[in-house]
Amino acid sequence: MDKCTQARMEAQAVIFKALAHPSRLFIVNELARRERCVCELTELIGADKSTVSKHLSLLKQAGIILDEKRGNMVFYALQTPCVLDFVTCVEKMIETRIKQMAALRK
Amino acid sequence: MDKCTQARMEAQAVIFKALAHPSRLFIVNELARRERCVCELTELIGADKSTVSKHLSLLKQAGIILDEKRGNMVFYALQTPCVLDFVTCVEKMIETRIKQMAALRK
DNA sequence: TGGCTATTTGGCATTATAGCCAACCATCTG
DNA sequence: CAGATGGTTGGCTATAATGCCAAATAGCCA
Repeated sequence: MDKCTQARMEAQAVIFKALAHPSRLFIVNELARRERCVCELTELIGADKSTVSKHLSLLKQAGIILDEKRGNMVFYALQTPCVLDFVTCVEKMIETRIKQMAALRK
Repeated sequence: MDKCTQARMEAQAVIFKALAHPSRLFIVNELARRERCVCELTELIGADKSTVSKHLSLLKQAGIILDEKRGNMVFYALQTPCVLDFVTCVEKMIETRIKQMAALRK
């Protein structure tokens, strides 16, 4: 693999890594509905707020979400709504796999 | 987050985790062109064959690729070509981000 | 200013991932 | 069957990711 390809693959991997966690996928799903502050997401996820904050920071760094401070709260929203397309695609993949597995058991 | 949602997020995360590695993304890209045996992929990636074999095994478990043994070689191919859709999408996201960063520097 | 709330950061322990080597298994060929 | 080739698996070490707590920061309001 040449250096250029390597760099491209690494850049892509950053996005996938950012999405490769249940809580972060949940955040993306929630933000798809509407923006949310950290406290709401923390409540929904049920983890420590520092943990949620770090998840958000990671998603932000990957360019998937953006933040906006209003008062003493920080609101997060989707930056690139096209991520939803592949969340949808992944859902389909999972369904297909479940069906395949069911078919194999017969 | 309720149990059902948690389970769905975890299932999705499996797919993203599988793609969250430069070599595995490279493999997906290569297999998008045509099927490949392990030896070819090993050659292209330039890692130990055991390493490549493990990457392939992970992608297979995630349902992204499938394998077929022919003679003493094993050929891998994409199982769910729709992954390409989001690889394309990710490419776009990266370009957008690069442009944004460039704009910010002005 | 002082206290309160919302969020981020640092630090640390736990766990998961990556990648190499060596050993093993399967298949082909002489 | 022996040897060669292609792949997988086990084991190990190094590195990265996760998640909690505690401490720090920022903005509100009295």
